[in-house]
Amino acid sequence: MKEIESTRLIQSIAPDTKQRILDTAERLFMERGFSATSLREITAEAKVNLAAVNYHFGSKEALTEAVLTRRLQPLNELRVVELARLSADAGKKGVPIEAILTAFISTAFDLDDAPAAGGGVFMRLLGRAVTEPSEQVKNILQRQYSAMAAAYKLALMRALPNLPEEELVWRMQFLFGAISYTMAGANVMKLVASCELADASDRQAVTQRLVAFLTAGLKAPLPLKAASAQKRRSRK
Amino acid sequence: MKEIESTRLIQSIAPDTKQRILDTAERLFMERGFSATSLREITAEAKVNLAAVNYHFGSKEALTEAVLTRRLQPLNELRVVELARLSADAGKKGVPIEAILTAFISTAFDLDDAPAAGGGVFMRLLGRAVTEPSEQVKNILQRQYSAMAAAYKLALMRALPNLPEEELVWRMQFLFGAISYTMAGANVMKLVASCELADASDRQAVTQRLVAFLTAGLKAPLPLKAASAQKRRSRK
DNA sequence: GTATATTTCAAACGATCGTTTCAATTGCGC
DNA sequence: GCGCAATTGAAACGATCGTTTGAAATATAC
Repeated sequence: MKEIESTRLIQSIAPDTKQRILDTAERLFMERGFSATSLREITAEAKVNLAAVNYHFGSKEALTEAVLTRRLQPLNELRVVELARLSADAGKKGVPIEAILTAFISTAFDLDDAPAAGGGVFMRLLGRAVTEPSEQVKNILQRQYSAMAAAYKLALMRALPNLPEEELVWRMQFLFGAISYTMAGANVMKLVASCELADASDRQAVTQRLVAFLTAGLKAPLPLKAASAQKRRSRK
Repeated sequence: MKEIESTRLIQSIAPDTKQRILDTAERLFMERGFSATSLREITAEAKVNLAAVNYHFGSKEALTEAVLTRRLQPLNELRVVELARLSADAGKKGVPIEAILTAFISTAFDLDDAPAAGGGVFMRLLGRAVTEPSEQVKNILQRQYSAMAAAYKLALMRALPNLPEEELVWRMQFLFGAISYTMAGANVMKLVASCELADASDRQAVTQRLVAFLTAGLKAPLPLKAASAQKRRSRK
């Protein structure tokens, strides 16, 4: 066991085994899901020996965690930093909703644009991972999202002082859903005739569309609570 | 091969093999995902012989399709019928956005409330299936969603005459994401301190919250297109 | 250059996968 | 009741799974 950082200098010639495994696993996990991807497929495509996964990572579970945290941890840390920077700039006025959402979304797209990030693979993987049933994946995501979500919740509470906390949490749930689903590229609308979402690669345009939609949703008037007292309508 | 409908009359005593397989597979697919659930687990929990799956359905793939279409096809047909009914009632004025969204969402919750539907299992399965990487699952969902999505797109176009079609399609994408994510019960917010979304079982309240959020999103002013001409900002 | 530690490799492990086989059992028409 | 089709049952099929092993190859330290 070691961790030679000097190899980074010559990685352009032949990326080391560990990185090739991570990159290939990331792509295959995205294409086929975690449990449907075998270590034999990963090692074959990465052109490394089958045993290399267990040697470098210990198990398939540990590889899964490494793939997820490698990019998610820096991403969420950057998100918190960006939000803190916005807060400092805004001073006492608080950060506008649009700026908060733009920071959250564009950090993800920026990471995805980085050439070292495999070109748009990770965000699609992440969008799918959020609905993964596996307990292991859920635990990883909870650990990775916790602090970041709390920071954004606080910022949104300041930007929406009249919105009850419970309602805000629900709306953040909807917000995460819309963003995750979009990042996953799960285009339910893709097949609806006459529209192709052809400009899905224009991240700035997608970000603007998302921000406009979600800002309006966050600012929406409260739903009527009148029916909440009576027992919910039983369908007939 | 046959299809004896009379067995339905005595199913309360011992539901037949096919139904037990479907119900158990639905639940296990929801809990663990499609590829992570084995036929041995399904048949063991359903208390039927291992070979029964291949006898009644032909293959695991066919079982997967049967589980998905059994409830999704009636659901989406009902969604279209409800929308048509709303359209007829509304006459030339067109159906309000809130009514369109409520029809879409509450039909799903109603199906989920039906005791025969396994008590809230299917919608969680469906919410996860929409991000499933498997080509087979994607094809099934596309087939099942196509007509319904087109009908709702048409209704929303009438309700939002000033919204460009391309923008509407994007917003429907966000809308599907928020709803699917919520139905999947993937509570990213669950762990954020001091809030538990404790009333997640109150479907009417959730529906109202979703409708309020999504209606505002659909009505949002158009994002500025000014930046669309220049090349998108490269991060630094 | 030799010794030591790290990494790669081919091969095999036991377990489990979806599927098939074929005999035993059941249910229904006559 | 008998005869036949539908269904269930136990067992096994070959394939593939994640993991382990121990030797060969490579890199590092002295």
